[in-house]
Formats: sequence, C-alpha cells, structure tokens
Amino acid sequence: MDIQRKDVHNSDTPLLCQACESRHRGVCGALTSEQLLQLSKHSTRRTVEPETELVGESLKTKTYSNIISGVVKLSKMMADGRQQIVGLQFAPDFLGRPFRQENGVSAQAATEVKVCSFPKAAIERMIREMPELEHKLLEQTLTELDEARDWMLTLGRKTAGEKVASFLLLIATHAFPDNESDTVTFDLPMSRTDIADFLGLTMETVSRQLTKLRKDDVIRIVNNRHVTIPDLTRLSDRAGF
Amino acid sequence: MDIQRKDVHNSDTPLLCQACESRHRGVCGALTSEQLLQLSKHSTRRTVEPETELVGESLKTKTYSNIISGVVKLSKMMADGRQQIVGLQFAPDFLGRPFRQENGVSAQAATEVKVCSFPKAAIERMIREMPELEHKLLEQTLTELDEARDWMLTLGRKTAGEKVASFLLLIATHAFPDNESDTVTFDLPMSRTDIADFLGLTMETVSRQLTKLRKDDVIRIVNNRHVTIPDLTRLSDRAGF
DNA sequence: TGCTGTCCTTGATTCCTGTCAATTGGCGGG
DNA sequence: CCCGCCAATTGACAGGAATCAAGGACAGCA
Repeated sequence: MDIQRKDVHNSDTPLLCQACESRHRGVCGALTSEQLLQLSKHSTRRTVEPETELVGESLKTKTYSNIISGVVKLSKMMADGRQQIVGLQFAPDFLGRPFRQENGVSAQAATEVKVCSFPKAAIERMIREMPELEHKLLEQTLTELDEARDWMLTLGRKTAGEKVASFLLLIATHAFPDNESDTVTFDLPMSRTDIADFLGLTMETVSRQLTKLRKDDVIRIVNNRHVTIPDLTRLSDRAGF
Repeated sequence: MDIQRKDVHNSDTPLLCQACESRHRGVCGALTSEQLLQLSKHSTRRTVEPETELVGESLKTKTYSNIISGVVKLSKMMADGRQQIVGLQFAPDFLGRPFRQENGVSAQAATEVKVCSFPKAAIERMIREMPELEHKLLEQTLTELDEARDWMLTLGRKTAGEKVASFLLLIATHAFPDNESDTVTFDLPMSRTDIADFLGLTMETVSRQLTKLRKDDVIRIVNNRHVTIPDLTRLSDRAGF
C-alpha cells in the first residue's frame, strides 16, 4: 500500500509532521516534504472531547481535517429531531466535503479525537496541482461509498438482532483491521443512543439485543463499554452473513 | 438542456460521439476530440431491456459504461434472498467501480437503458493521463455519497408513508431536475416490488401508502405507472421535510 | 370471448419494534 | 457514606409494518 519513503529523516519535513502518526497514511501520504512544509504552515493540530462539533451541518466550515486518532460520527437530523448517523470515520480518514460548502452532514467526535486541520483554500489549491492527492481522495470517497451502501442493506433489510451484530462486527474489524485470531476485545466508541441512531433503532431495542447476544454468549460486556467477542464467526452468523 | 457546441462539425470528433446525447455531459465532457477518438475505437453502444444485468455482483465486469438514457438500479442481496436497492443512476452517470474488481453491488436496467461501454483498461489508462477525468469521477462519486447518506436517513428514520413520499420526490426531481412549476408528471421507472426493495419495505406496504397518498389527493396514478403530482410542496411535507 | 399470467390492491392477522415507565448500577460530590 | 445524576436495563403495552391470503385489473393470446 504505502510506499516506503526516504524522507523520514529529511530535514525539510516539518517538525509537526515528522512526529505525526499519519505522516505516511491518508492524504498526507501523497505529499512530498516540500508540499508538507507548505501545508503545515497553515495547519493546526488539536485534541477534542467527545461530542465536539467538527463540521457543522449548515454552518460553513472553513477547514478540512485529517483524523489522527479516535472515531468521528457523521450524522443527519430531521426537522423534528429524529437523527441518523450516516457514517463513522477512523484514522487516517480525511474529514470534509471537497468542492461544496454545505452537504447536510454534521461531524462530531464520538471518542476523544486528535485532528490536524487545514484551511480549505490551501487543500483545494494543492488538489489542483497534485493529481496524486486527488487520486487518494477519490480512493477514500469510493471506499466510503461502498461502506455507505453496505450499511443501506443493513438499515433497510436486517432485523434488530442482525443490525446490532453487524455494528459490533463493524467496530471489531475497524478497530483491528488485520486481526489474526478469532477473539477480539475493544471498547465501544459510543453510547447506546448513538448506536441506536446508527442502526435506525431505539436505545431500548439496542440494549435488549445486546442482552440477548450476551445471554447466548456471543459477546461479553463489562462496564457497558468493554466488549469481548470470543468467536467472530458466530457473531458474523448473527449479523446475517 | 444541451448547449450548442462549435465542434459538432469538427471532423476529429468520432461519428459515434458526434451524435451522442452525452458528448458534453458526464465524464466524456472532460475529454478532447482526440481523446474521444481514441476511446471511441474501443467503445460499444447498445440498448438493453429492463432487468438486464449490466454489472454483476461478483462476476468480474471488464467494462465501464456511460448511461445515455434510462434508469439503472444498483442492488445488494443477502444469502437468504433479501434484497436492497442501494442506488438509482440516471443519464449521464458513469457506471462501474474504478480500481476494484468486486464491490458487491450489481447493476440492472430498471427501464429500457442505452449505454456506451468501454474496456476497463482504456479508461484506467486515461484516468492516469488526465487529471480532469479523475476530477469528474471524484465529483460524481461525492454526489453519489451525498445521495447515499440522504437515503440512509430515509431508510433508518422515516415511516413507511414518508419513505414512499420521499421516493416519489426523488424520481420527480431527477426526472425533471429544473422544473419550474409545482406540478410534475412522469412514469415510475420501476415496479412496486422494486420500490419496496429501495425503501426497505414490502410491496404491500408500498401499495397501501400509495393508495393513501392518492386518497388524500397528494398524487394521481393511472395505469399503475403514470404519476401526476399537483403540488410538490404537499408531497414534500409528506416526505418529512 | 375466454383463458392465463403478471402485477397490483385490499383485507385479516401476527409479531417485531417503539413507546412509556420503573429500576438498576456506576460514579462523583458534598 | 449517602445522595443525586446519568446511562443502561428491564418490563408492560401499543402500534406499525410484515405476513398470509384473496380478489381485481390488464395484456397477450388462442
């Protein structure tokens, strides 16, 4: 995937980026030291608390960001308050909707999140100059589209039990993309209410389905958040695959 | 719709493309006469019947296509036969998943469809050579992602009545993107079963909701397919906006 | 004209999930 | 240590959509 770069110790690489966990991941992987330097002059790094609004639904956000760590939820809301989470983003995803001011989606930190933000103008100029950068963006966007369509099947056709199992499976695979064994342990990145909003269910139904999975020993939960999956295959069966 | 162009009589423009309704729309709009000529040597145009499979779910399709006219449905199916339509595509959309063999989505003609197909290799080479082409693709992909997320809200949070109204609104706006008046008339591009698969409902529920909308005079239907919407605003209200 | 098949509508009933409400459990503050 | 707060669980009940079943509408065709 990522090609090994010689410039890790290159003194041209900005200090900020030298120490960055995402230096060679995500869109930054497409940039040379020189370009990074240019971009880093205007970039700011910060850590935000859960529930922090990173991109407003209608307010014009003037920056794009890279997610360094943590989970970000993308959500939509109806006039009467009904809410739907339409996507989760993990490091090193790129955050923001290029070429458009509004997209009707708001982004909030689900967990504690580290981001590196750039002014829109700077990125958009670099996109025009760097086909490689645009290619990376296209790749990410296509992946997000694939994931969105997978989730549409879950939302439209799966039962509550299958939905909850699908969610756990999604987190398990994204938290440990290249897990060898069948057993996985992780912390849920969000509350029951958030999970419900992601699955198109109510909090109560999510809770009941988690209890059912727990009683059937498909999962184990301690402290409401810490989940262990002893056998991914059995969970996968419950998800409708 | 189509702007008059000076190069219609350009002898460099391939004959096939000169007569093409999409010459200046979709991805072809990014190409020069010369590039069109190169591409057209390997392109084939055809008209297919409803239900024709254009892209198989797992079978490796070796071509990309442009939709010249008609409606294409993208769908996913579960092992037990449950089906979900995850997107509709209209002219002049680009059809196919770049940079990947399988994407788990199959594409079938919903109506009679005219397509212009190219070998994958040809397109992928041109993408590498033409940043402008990749930009067009990124724009379309971003739009599809926006639409997919809009639909996730519909699937996850709307009632059956709101879903059916949302569907009618979607077709109305895509059939006549720049309609001035409030009244619209069109033919539904698909059967009740397909609509149900798009909305995550059963055929029966779709039928009942259409009847309800008809009784409330929000819509009129003749011959099961021909729909008139006297007042788009009232339909919009029923869709949950 | 009647037959047959397909698509759609309508009706009766079931059941899954939502709604409303009470209880539990963890955690921090006074 | 008790209290209050919040998130999650659990229970009772209601309602909306699915399911099962029957009945129309219409086209193609002999």
